[in-house]
Amino acid sequence: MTNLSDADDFIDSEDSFGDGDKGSSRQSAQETVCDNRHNFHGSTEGPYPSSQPSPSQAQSASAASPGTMFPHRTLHGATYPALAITSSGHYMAHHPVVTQGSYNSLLTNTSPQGFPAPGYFYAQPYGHGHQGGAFHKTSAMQTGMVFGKAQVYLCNRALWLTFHRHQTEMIITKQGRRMFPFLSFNISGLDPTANYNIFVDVSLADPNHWRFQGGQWVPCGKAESNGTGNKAYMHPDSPNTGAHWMRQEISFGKLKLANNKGALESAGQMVVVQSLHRYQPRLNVVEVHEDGAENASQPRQSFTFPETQFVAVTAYQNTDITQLKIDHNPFAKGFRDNYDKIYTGYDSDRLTPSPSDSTYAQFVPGARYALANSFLQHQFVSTYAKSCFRPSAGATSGLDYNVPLTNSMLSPQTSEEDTMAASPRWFVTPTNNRLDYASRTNDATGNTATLLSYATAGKALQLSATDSSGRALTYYAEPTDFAPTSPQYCGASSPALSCWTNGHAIGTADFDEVLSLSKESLPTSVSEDAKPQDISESIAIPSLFKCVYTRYDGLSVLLLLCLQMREQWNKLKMKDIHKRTTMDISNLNLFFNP
DNA sequence: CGAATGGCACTTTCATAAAATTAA
DNA sequence: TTAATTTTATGAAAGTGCCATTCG
Repeated sequence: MTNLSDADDFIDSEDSFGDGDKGSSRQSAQETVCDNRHNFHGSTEGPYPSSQPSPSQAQSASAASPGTMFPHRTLHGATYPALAITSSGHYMAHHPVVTQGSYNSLLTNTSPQGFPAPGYFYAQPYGHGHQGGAFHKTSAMQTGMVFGKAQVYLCNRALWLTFHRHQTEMIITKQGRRMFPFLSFNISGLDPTANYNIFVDVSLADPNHWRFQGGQWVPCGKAESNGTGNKAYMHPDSPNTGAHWMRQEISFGKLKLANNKGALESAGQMVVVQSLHRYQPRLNVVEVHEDGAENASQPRQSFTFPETQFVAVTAYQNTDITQLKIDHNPFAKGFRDNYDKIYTGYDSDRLTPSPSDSTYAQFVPGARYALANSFLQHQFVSTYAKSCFRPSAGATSGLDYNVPLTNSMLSPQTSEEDTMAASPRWFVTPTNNRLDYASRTNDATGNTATLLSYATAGKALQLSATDSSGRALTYYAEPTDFAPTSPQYCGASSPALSCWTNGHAIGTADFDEVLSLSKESLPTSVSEDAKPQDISESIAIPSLFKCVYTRYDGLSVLLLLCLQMREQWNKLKMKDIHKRTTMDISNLNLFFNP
């Protein structure tokens, strides 16, 4: 019988990946495991101060017994890994360390150079110090820009943690079954112009075969070490530029897990695993040449999030996991016994504040407008958004909006257990979520416009302004994905910003085109009565704006919003804009020429 | 006996066509 | 009125967990 301590020893093996090719001439790759740092800048204090028992400790004391596989027991006896919390409210894996291998070898798992086999991913101790991974020297350096090691954020970490508390299980079938939760990441720090392949591979997290017995997962013999079939899933967008990868969430929602019988014909879409074995997914970033060949001069970067570990099963073993799946997976909605209730209010008896939580984080492209409000308010508002929205002293209406941010997932000083306990507070009444902000700005020519306020209406950016003659103007802007009149187009492949006022559409802007513009190609101001063609001519890209109406001066707002968005593009990914439906326009100037 | 499988009812996703809206 | 565009409607395909049955 192997207990966790044994597993710890096993995983401590220096040969982290069982790679027999260590001495090869390949450039080193970089392996990252989330550490205890809780912010981007490398603070060493995690969310579990030493003076407080971590969730894992608490759970271990109360529930875990030798030989059990309770997820909060960490390897090395450390507290649960506190992942870096960044200003965007995500959790980040970083500081790569060396590993090796190639994607091709992963596909077949037969090459002696394939780096997951026969080792185990869980090689890096939690909270290990900064490894000072190789600083990438890319072509961008030649232009004076420097792109270091990538930083990866697990977008739906809260949901993963919820499952992880009960030891995540993933169903596997012959045809392949999607993961839920699925892996979804944001990445930064790539060279926007370089090409990358991004893929996930899965490897045994420990050397055990497991069995669910007496309400617990217990080791039951040794793992079958030599599973056949794919162990990696290449993201379908691969290869693509760093700009592409950094622009939006990288989701692996279509990754399927299959058992090793009959799944081979679907190679490429399936990851083959074995039932009752525990696995650890890992994200890999590989720079490639334009022809798709791996750039051997650049190190591979790998990122491991321990909370994404799962046990492969052919049928759910733990009823808690089953309930979580039903609560959070929209496809399982039919099995919810109190469907109406959970869609109209929070049910504190449930395991999670379903459904307006991470469920929809999992389905951002298809999130329905009707659910967008509550979904947006508590799940995706980040510290960035907070920094952008500074409620005035009297703007108490914004407090509800902020409470869940400061008391749950976004607080670096808050323990994971506190996060769970605070979940009910994620629910925010869709009405008092207005944040007011006053600002007076001046443009270069001395024209003055006053931003009376902007607010989130739960779905759209509301911009109220007066022009220099005191006329009140109110505009709304939102990503097309959340256009209320066309929910079925949620998840459109071509994101756009829609802008309207008084119920009238003003126009839309294609973000890809906005991004392709140079700052110099855009006018610094537009006339109040500018016509679309005026704008188009001035920016020389006629298709930039598809204006529905021409008689509204809101076109200028749209243009300026796009200008602002382009400026902030590297900070705010499109998905983030979707999630938050807010953005920092505090320095947005409105120019109306009377 | 425990694990694996396949059918079932229910749900979401996606593609397409039809209908509605708007500008010229 | 016409053409272009947007919105709405529809159905097929695919993704869920449940459960009875089969397999080893």
